[in-house]
Amino acid sequence: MKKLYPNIETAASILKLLGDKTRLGIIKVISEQECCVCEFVELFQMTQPAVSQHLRKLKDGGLVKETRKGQWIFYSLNLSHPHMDWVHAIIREVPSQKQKLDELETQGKRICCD
Amino acid sequence: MKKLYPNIETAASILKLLGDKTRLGIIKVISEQECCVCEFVELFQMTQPAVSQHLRKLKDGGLVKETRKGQWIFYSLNLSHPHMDWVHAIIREVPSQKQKLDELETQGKRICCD
DNA sequence: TGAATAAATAAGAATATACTAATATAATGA
DNA sequence: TCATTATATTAGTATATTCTTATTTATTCA
Repeated sequence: MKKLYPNIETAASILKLLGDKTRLGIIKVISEQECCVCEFVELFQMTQPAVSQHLRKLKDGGLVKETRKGQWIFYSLNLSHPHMDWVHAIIREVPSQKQKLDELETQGKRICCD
Repeated sequence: MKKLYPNIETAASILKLLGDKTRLGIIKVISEQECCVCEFVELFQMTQPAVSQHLRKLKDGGLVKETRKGQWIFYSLNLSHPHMDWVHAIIREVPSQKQKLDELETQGKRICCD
C-alpha cells in the first residue's frame, strides 16, 4: 500500500489548522473520544458560536466529520482524510485530554447517546 | 533519558509557526542543508525583508539559529529546541526540497563558504 | 575610507483571523 | 403545535498577520 505524503502547501494548510490551541485541543480530544459541540463549549470555556466556527474550519479542511445523534451533533476525526496518518503522528505527542473529559463526566456534563 | 512532550499551548504555537508555506519550506530546507537569507529569497521568490521577517518569527520561536559567515548569515535548525524531536517527526513527511536547492546550484546561486 | 553586498528593522497598508451578539435552523418532547 | 435545547450562520469588530517600501546596520574588498 503506497503511502501518500502531503505536498508542502497541503502540509502547511493542515499545520495552520492545528496551530490554534482550541482547534488542536478539539482534534486531540476527539482522537480519544468523539464529542458534541456543547462538550467543547464546557471544555474550552468558549461561546458556542466560537466553537462552531472552529469546527467548521476543521470540517472544511476535511479533518473532522459530524454525526447527528438526536439533538446533538458529534464530531470525530475523519479517518478517510488522505493525510490522517500524518495528523495522528503529530497529535500523538500532544498531551492527552482525557482528564478534562473525566472532569466533565464528574460534573455530569458529558453527553451520552448509548 | 526522559522525553519532553510539549503542552498543548506550546504545541499549538509551534504548529502555528510551521503552518505557513514559506516558513514550513524554510524549516524543511534547513533540515537538509543550512542556508543563508539570499538563498531563501531565490528559493521562494520573495523579497528579502519578507524572508527576513519569517526567519525572525522562527528565531523568536526558538526553531532556528543563525551563524554569521562573513557577509552571509546562515540559518539552521536549532537542535537544542526542547521539542525538536517532535518538529523532526512532523517535517519528515514533508517532501524534500533538495531538488530546489540543486536547481539553485545549477544556476550558480548557491552560497558556499568552505 | 568608500562602494557594494547581505541582512535586519521600521512604518504603513491590505488581508485574514477569531471573537461577540443576534438570529436562524433543526430536533425533541410535553 | 409550541417551548426548549443544540447547533449553525451572519454581521460586525478588534486584532493579528503578511506583505511592501524605505532605511539602517554590518561586512567585504578595492
